[in-house]
Formats: sequence, structure tokens, C-alpha cells
Amino acid sequence: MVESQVSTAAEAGDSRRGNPRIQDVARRAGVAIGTVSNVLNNPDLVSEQTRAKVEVAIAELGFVRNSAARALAARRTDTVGLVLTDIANSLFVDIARGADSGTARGRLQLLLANSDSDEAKQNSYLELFDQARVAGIILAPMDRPLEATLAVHSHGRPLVLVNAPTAEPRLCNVIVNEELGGYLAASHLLDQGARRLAYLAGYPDLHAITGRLDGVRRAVAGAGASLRVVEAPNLKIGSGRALGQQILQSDGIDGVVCPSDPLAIGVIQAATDLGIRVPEELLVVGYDDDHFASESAIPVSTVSQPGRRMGELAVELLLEEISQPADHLHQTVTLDPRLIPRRSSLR
Amino acid sequence: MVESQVSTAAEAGDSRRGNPRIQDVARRAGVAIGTVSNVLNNPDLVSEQTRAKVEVAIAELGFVRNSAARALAARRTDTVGLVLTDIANSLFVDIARGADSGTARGRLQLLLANSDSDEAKQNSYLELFDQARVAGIILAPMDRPLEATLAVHSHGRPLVLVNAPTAEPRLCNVIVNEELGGYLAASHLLDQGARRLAYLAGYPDLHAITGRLDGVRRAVAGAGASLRVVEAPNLKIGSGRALGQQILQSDGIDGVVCPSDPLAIGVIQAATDLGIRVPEELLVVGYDDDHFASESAIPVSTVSQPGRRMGELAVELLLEEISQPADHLHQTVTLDPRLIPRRSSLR
DNA sequence: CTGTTAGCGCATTCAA
DNA sequence: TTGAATGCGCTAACAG
Repeated sequence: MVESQVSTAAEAGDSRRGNPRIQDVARRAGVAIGTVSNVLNNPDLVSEQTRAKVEVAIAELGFVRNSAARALAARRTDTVGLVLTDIANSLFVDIARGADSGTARGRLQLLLANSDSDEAKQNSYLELFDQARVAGIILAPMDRPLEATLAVHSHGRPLVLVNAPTAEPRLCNVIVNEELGGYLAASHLLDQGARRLAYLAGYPDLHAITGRLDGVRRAVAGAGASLRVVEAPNLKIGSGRALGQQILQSDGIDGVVCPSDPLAIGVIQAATDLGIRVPEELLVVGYDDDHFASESAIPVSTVSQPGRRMGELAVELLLEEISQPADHLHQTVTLDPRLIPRRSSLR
Repeated sequence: MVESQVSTAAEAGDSRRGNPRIQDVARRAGVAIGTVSNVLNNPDLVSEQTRAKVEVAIAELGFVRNSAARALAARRTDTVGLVLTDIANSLFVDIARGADSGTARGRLQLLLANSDSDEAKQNSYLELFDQARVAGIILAPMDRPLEATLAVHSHGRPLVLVNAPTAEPRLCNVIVNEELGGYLAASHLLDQGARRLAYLAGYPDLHAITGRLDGVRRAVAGAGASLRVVEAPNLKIGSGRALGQQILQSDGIDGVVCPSDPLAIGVIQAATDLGIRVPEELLVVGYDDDHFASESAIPVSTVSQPGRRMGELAVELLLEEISQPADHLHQTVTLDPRLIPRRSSLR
């Protein structure tokens, strides 16, 4: 099963004791140590000739800057840390992409850490970045108290939240209006003629899930329709199918709002199995605009969240806080989700 | 659209000029600087009482270790860098998970960087990690020459490859047998009675795609069946549907091997649209075991790659190289993929 | 077990 | 423009 093909050991570079230092470069180029530092950090201050000599020496020696020494001496860093709750979730991937383009614009480097929905890991990565004296931290936190986070921030590390459950007045926070998302989804189904809605509340303790439910309730109340709320054990297809089969058998449900796209796909499958036609007899809407939602057999209507924009905005806010640590105004930016109607909800 | 709710500025921690240093802690605790260092790094060498005093001082001051200074003085780091080609790809996410559990076991921290299929970014992150003097680097490289990578490695940075296109004798490499994957997929369809196969070669210049094709060819040749190879512009559902419609119209194709699950789903949709029943009249197999493949209307057979294991193994090899830089034997570990038969290919 | 000291490699003065 | 000196905050080695 495991075929191992071995080869000879390392034969290069290891003869040197440690890496070449800036001083080695200086000696080799026949210049002073400060000059080498200048070609690295302020090339304009160095004559063309000298610079060339130094660059040759750097190349010949294979010199690589030691960022620890650099950070220590310069008392700053140009790295931003992003701590993600779940690297497998498309929203967070989008946020990372947005953050990446944001930091690139600011000549910063972005390092990722995946907390994997583990609070201890989350805090451990926060501390790692704090110890590394990163320029700032962006955190997509779990639905839990933010003590450790506030601690990191309170001793001076710039930090902004993304997709945090509650507005935290002492921190910047980029969130999306969950209530509105639920409202958009439910209103749309009602507009299309549904009258007996169901909401599949996966992970009912997540702020996103309950926030969306509030919006669904508001829409339903305004339309004088009925709503049944069912708790789903998770947000996957399997749950959607199981719950779909359960509620579609009897209730006369004609519209289902799902807080995830897999859930919606599961419901559609259950309906198909039961001979209930989508969208003719049942309207379904999902959430997140997962890549496969638009391309399943019956393209799934969905509520899309502006993940990239969230990441970009988080970086902007972070840069603000970095540049004006004193009189920086913390703010919560709330972005609106957007309904994308597709066949599963259009009559 | 964007509602901004502002609050007051930071009111804590900023009065201090810079972060407290280990010396401040020592003074406050009334001990020597080395003692503080010891409670941080060798708690066993310190008496219970002293340790308590120091810990109180640390807490009161909000002291956070400066890892740059630490790294500089200790001449080492306990961080491993993982450079990923595509954070949105489930294989790489699995690799990251595996690497994470591997590093956790070794008391190392894992930092991620997403090259986003951009060679310049990939090299820039390699350099970032190199400058940071990380303990080692794991790289899931793009299908390109590895000059920059070899340069980083050759001046002494431990580095192992994951999922690299070709075995690189100077480096450890954890790969999966692509040829075998294609062979397993095609053989399975042939076993189930298919005789006229098609292979949807998305991104035909990727080693993974062509490697699998080789395996498909081998299986087909052994069975005296026919094979049609079609180039797909990418690995998404849309391509699968488009190509499916194209080849299923006329050719009498009765089995399709797809190098991705979305492609397979697209083909199944095309078949359904054309009134061709799956699996009765057409057998389909995908690749990667994407989470939704098992749960679509017709569960998709697939070839699963051992991503987690790849990540774990990469860390193991890296740790070996770190601990014995001199007489370390580079090796290429080839893992076997596994066929997961589901309804789309079972008669 | 505790305290002292000498660098780690670099950026950054300030003179020349 | 260039070069010599100072110290960033910490670890490790060693003497007490």
C-alpha cells in the first residue's frame, strides 16, 4: 500500500554552520553592515554600484533575512494573522480571500490559522500571533464569550472581528445581517405563493441560525402565514433529507427555508422521493450560495453572504486601527446578504 | 446597505509604552530575569512559590512573550509553515487537517498560507516562512518547476512536498498514486459491464489528470474495451453537464470516468436530461469524495484520496528531517487512493 | 534552585 | 552616500 522510494541524503548547504548573516554579506561585498541593511530596506539611499555588489553577495551567499531579528530591531512586523473557525466552510474561505487581497494592497502578508471550531485552539492561535507581534489580527470567532480575545486586544494588539455573533463595542466587527437574510428568504417564498412555511434550525444555538429565524418570523407574521420550526442536528444534506421526509409527509408545508444549501438539497431530495414536485408544489431556499447550489439538478435558490467583502473590510478596519491606535473609533459594519432566486423557489 | 454603528475609542492598555518585557516581570515579582525565563521554559526548575509569584506578575502586567526575541536567542522556532495551492479544495483542506493533528502531537504550531494557485504567491510565502526560520515547511506545490522551492531547501530549511507532480529526489514527497486511481475507477466500470468508456480530462496539463488517464487506459486496454477522451475546460459541474450532453447524444458511451465529483454530477444531470438512466444505462464515477458526492440524488461513486493521512505523513517526514538534518534519507511515499462504489456505478 | 551575563541578527541612529 | 556603534527582548550557560 505504501511504496517508499528512498534516495540519498541532503548534500548541499548543510556544511555551513547556521545561515549567513547580514555581516557576512557586508564582508563579502566589501561594504559596511549598515549599507547592506539599506539596500534591503531603503534601496534609494544606496548608489547603483554598491547596490549591485551587495546584491551579488546576497545571491552568492544565499542570504535570507532573519525576520525575528528584523522584527526585534525594527519593533514592528508587516504580517497580519487571520484566525478562522472552519477552513472547510465556504464563507470563511471567501473571507480569507478577501482578507488576502486587502492585505496585499497594504503590502502586508497574511498568515492563516484554523481553529477548527475548537475554542482552545482559537485562543492558542491568538496568543501565537500576539507573541509574534503581528501588525494585527482578524478573528472569525466561535459563538462564545470573547474574554481571551479582549485580553489580547486590550494590551494593545489591533484586532478586528469578522462574523462575530454579537456586536462587541470595544472591537471593530464586520457582520452580516442574519435577520435580514431570513426575512429575504421567507418573504421570497411568500411572494411566490407559499403559505405554510417550515424553517430547519440546524445548530439552534448558533447566532446565525436564530438570527435568520427571527427574520423568517417577521416575514411570516407580516403575511399572516404559518410557520413550523424544526430543529436539525446539523446543516448537512442528510439532515435535510431526514427532516424533509418527516415534515413533508403530513403537514401540507409548501415552502421551506433552510439555513444552509446542503439542507435545502436534502429537502428537495426528500420531496422528490415523496413525489412532491419542486418548485410546483414546494418552494425551497437555502443559504450561503455554496458552489454546487447553483448547479444541482434543480438549482437551489439561496441567500448569499458577501464573504470576500467582509474580508476586505476587516482588513480596512484593521489598517485604520493600526495607523491610529489612539483615536480609532471602533465600529460594527453590518453587510446585507442578498437573495439569489433560482428554480427551486420560482413558480 | 451598510449600517455603521460606532463606539468610543480604545481606552485600555495604550497608556503603556510598548509591551512589558520579561525584565518588568522580574522586577515586579522580585526575582531575577533568568528565573522568569525559567518559569516560562523550564517550570520544573523553579520552586512552587517563586513560580506563583512570577505568574501573578505576568498576569498583572499582561506580559506576552516576544517570540521574535525568543526565536533569535534560542536559534529555533516551534512553528511549521504549510503552503497550500488552493484552500477551497477539499483535498488540501484534508491535508491541512492532517498536518494540524501531526504538528499538535509534536508540540508544534501550524501556520497556513494560501498560494491560491499563484506561483509568485507560493514563492513569496516560502520566503516568508524561510525568513521566519520556521522549523520546517510543508508545500503542496503547483505543477511547475520547483527552483525556488529547492533553493529554500538547499540552504538548510527542512521542507517536504505533498501532492507534488513528480517525485523530486532531493526532497521528501507524499503523493498519491494517480495512475492507480484512474485504473480503479475504470476497472470498476468495466467490471460492472461498461464497454465504451469516456474520460473527461479537465485541465489536461495537470499531472493528476493525465496520471489518472494513464490508469484508465491501462484498464481499458486490459479489457479490450473502447475509450474516448474529452478535454474539459475545468472540473466543475457545468463542464460535466456540457460535455455529458455532447458525448452522450450519439456515442453509445456506457461509462464515464471523471477526475472530479462535480464533473460526475454534471454528467449525471446531462444523462437525466437526455432520458438516459444512471446507473441502468450509464455508469459514472467521480474523484475526490467531495462531501456532497455521497448525498446527491444519485450518490456518486468516487475515488477517495487520503488527504488527512497525507498531511500527517508529511509532518512525520518533516520531523524526521528536522531531527536528523544530516543523514536524513529523502523518500517519496506513495499512498493508494480508494474506490468508493455508490449507486452511480452499481448495477 | 536562583541570579548574572553574553550574545542571537538586524535596524537605526549619528558622524564622517 | 557610507560606516561604526547601540540595543531590541530573550535564552542559555554558568557561577553561586
